[in-house]
Amino acid sequence: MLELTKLNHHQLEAVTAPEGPILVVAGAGTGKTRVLTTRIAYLIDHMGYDNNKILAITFTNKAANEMRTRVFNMVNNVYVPWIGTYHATCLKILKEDIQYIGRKNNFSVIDDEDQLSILRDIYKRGGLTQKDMKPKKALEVIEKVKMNDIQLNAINSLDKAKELGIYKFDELKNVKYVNQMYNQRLLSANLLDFNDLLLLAYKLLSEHGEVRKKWQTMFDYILVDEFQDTNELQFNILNLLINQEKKNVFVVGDPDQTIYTWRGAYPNIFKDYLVEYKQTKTYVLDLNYRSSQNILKVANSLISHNSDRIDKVLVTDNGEGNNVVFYKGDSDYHESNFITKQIVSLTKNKSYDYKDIVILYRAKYLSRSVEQELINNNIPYYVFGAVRFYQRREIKDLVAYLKLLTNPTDELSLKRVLNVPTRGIGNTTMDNITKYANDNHISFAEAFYLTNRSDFDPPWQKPAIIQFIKLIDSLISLTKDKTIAESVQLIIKAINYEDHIKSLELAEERLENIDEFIKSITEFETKHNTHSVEEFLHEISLYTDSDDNTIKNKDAVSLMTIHYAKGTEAKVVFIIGMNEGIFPSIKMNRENDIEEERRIAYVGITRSMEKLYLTCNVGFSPISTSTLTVSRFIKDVGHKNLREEISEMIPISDADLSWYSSKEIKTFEDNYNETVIEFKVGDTIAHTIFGSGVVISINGDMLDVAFKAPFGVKSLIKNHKAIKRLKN
DNA sequence: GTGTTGAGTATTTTT
DNA sequence: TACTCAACAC
Repeated sequence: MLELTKLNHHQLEAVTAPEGPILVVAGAGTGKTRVLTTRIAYLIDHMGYDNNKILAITFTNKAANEMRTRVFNMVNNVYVPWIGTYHATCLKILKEDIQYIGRKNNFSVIDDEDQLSILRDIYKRGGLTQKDMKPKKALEVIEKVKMNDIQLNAINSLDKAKELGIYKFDELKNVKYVNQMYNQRLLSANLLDFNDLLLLAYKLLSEHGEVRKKWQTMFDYILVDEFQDTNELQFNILNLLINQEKKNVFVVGDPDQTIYTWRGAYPNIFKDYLVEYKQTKTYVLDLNYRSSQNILKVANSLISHNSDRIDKVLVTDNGEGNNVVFYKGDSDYHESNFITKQIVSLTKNKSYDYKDIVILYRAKYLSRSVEQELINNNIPYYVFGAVRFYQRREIKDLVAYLKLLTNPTDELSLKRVLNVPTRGIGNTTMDNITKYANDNHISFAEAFYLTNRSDFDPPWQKPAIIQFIKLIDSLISLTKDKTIAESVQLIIKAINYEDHIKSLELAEERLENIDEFIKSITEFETKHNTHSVEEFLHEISLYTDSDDNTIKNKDAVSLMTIHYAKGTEAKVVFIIGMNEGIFPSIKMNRENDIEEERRIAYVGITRSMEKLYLTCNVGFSPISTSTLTVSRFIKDVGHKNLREEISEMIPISDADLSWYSSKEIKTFEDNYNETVIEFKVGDTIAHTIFGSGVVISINGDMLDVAFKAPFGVKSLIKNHKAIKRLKN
């Protein structure tokens, strides 16, 4: 029997709401996920809904899996197949019906790395280099153009191009070319990027009434989590999937947690929803179960500085709890050192495990200085979203081989592996084939498989290619009746992949990853009871989280961006880099971006259950090459809500020093410091090349400094930028 | 054709 | 630091 007694009054009302459109506005930590999963269970158990006809949209694949497991455990092992992100849902729909819009359903989905390698290829063919425009920036423009349906070719003035971040006519011309080539390439190779999944699903459902009807009858009930981060296109797709007679839709969200406006989300979507579904019943959850009063005070105080919001204050029955700590260090080294010290003391008498601790930051690059300190102190940690599992080189190689076996004309995969491991098919050979393909108006893959023709020039390049084609042929027949896992093992053997890996850096880790990959394939095959490579490839094309199982059991500190942390909670939370220019980011361009930055901070703060640390440092920033200042968000929070910790004098070991020095000093603009630092004998200094040293004598503007072997004593100019005095 | 080296540069957020 | 790319040696 479904347990409803654990729910509070408001939660229960939402869970047992009648049919028809529902909106649940749920603040952070108010049991949003519990309400959503219990609602699904309730639909099946009490309202007689078919578990196969319920669609639940989540924001990440990770959240989807969690929800599925929770429902499975709640109502006697019932499996709900349609739980997934907008992208995953659209993918499944397109796989079934894409032929209605004139495309074949053997498409594959490409990730951002694939996109970039296509762009690099286009650059090469078009004679462009990254000096013309960084491929990454070009990709940004391409995505923006695609998502906003901008007619790039119609843009002829720099005034209009400005909105795309383009300020030169050359750039505009180049990006037009690259954009056209990119989309042409995707179409001819039958590839879809992430945006295509949404756009084509929308096209399919909006243009074909019979298909729309089919899916509307397919889903009796639709639920959406994290509704505040739904964008207009996704909302339109949702509306096309909702059966407009019954309007059985249940959305849950918190406008204060909208942190994806850069991807088209908009806080006003709640208003749009209420207009679209006028009979909507609204439920509000504001009793927070997660955090202590002190943490909520900080969160409420911060978010109250946003003007563009509906007033809402989180309350809790939890105790006052610990003070929220604010720490200001003299450098990023001090900041990281403070954090590791806290972690050491928090975990010393087992009051907390490493896995209770999360370190959050605004941007990925900020993790580095903390990582260094965690390593120095032997604290186990895991960085989420750093290099995603399926984007690892070794995994992508093997996946490319798999793809090639199912579809030998897959140009992207072919190009990726034709010289991995190296087999003498280098750039010159590839250029030859490309030229032949262009001259004869055939694809690269077609030209490649035509190598045995008599006019192939130069002939000495032939054997390597022919051997490779034979390899692929033999692998195709060899893997014919094998499972996917067996096929991958056969591939590894046939190409001697292990030897190749051993010649690379991080060989051990890569071999472990390969083991993990094979394990996950076996899991997939058992779970879905299939050996279809194509199904497997579709499954992993969207699965960007690194394998949860490998991390879950490890006792380690977690590091992640706040965006990534959405939907998670932890007993102890550190938010680092609370500096102007970092958080809020210097990259804000529109006026109300500051409100979004504040919401991001709000999301970070509300992840914490028991202890919260906000840290920053006022050293040099690699971005602004000037001294950092404290984030305005600290002022928003109010110093009365914080306990301030003072920067300590830290004895610096040699290991720390070499890292600290090389990192800090490079940021000076000139070779010499403007102000001459007054040294005295005995000061410890850091030098970019020589490492740590001690001042042994001073002669005018020169210093004699004793460095460790092999450098010995050196005479240096006092204000040279390579020198920095350290606290001692 | 392959592999190494040194110079130059970079940093929002993700499905 | 870490990554990319052009230039050069083999």
